[in-house]
Amino acid sequence: MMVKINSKHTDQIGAIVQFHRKKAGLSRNRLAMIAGVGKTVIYDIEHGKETVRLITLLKVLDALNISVNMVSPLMEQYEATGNAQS
Amino acid sequence: MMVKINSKHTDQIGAIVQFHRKKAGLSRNRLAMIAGVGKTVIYDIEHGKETVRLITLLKVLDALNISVNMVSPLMEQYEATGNAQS
DNA sequence: TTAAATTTGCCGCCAAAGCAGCAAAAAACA
DNA sequence: TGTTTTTTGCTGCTTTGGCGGCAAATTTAA
Repeated sequence: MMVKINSKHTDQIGAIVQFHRKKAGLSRNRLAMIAGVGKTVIYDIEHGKETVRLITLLKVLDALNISVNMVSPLMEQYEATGNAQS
Repeated sequence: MMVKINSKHTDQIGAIVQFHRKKAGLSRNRLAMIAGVGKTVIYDIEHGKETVRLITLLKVLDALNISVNMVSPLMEQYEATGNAQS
């Protein structure tokens, strides 16, 4: 199961983060500490802030065990060019 | 085919963007205009800048027809809570 | 109930993201 | 070849994201 994100549909990110945080039984402070970011950013993300930094969001998603995938029709061709990835 | 991104593996984003841009026959200026961002940011992304804003990266990925998916074991449960998505 | 502890919400300051602009490099055309 | 056009690389400036800190709200425990 997965949720698609694009520049016109970022609104779900906040709800997804909050859902996962609650399920993990974490407060924003705790999650912020685990992710290594400030607590304000958790609040901001959950309130739909689109201007968070990529690395900041990824740290939070990592802490919540949410993975991010990039998909495209040309991606197979891209990988054939010899760009390693786990 | 897809590429996983997390806070410790952001290095591929730059290469992916450049590959797709070149395949589309676009210069950085053109891509920047299409995506509605500054050209400097395209340069930055292709050089592995992790601190770009989420919305900025998503605009660029949109312009290149690259989709971003969020996946987790709890995502099915999340979607069952009634959060619409296309 | 009241008190203590935790969590949430938000404000002001500082560091830095993103922009325009320009020079160097590369590509296209003569 | 030289000339024009396009693209790239980078810098300085302006705007703003993210931080700590604190008050309000909520939760937990007496």
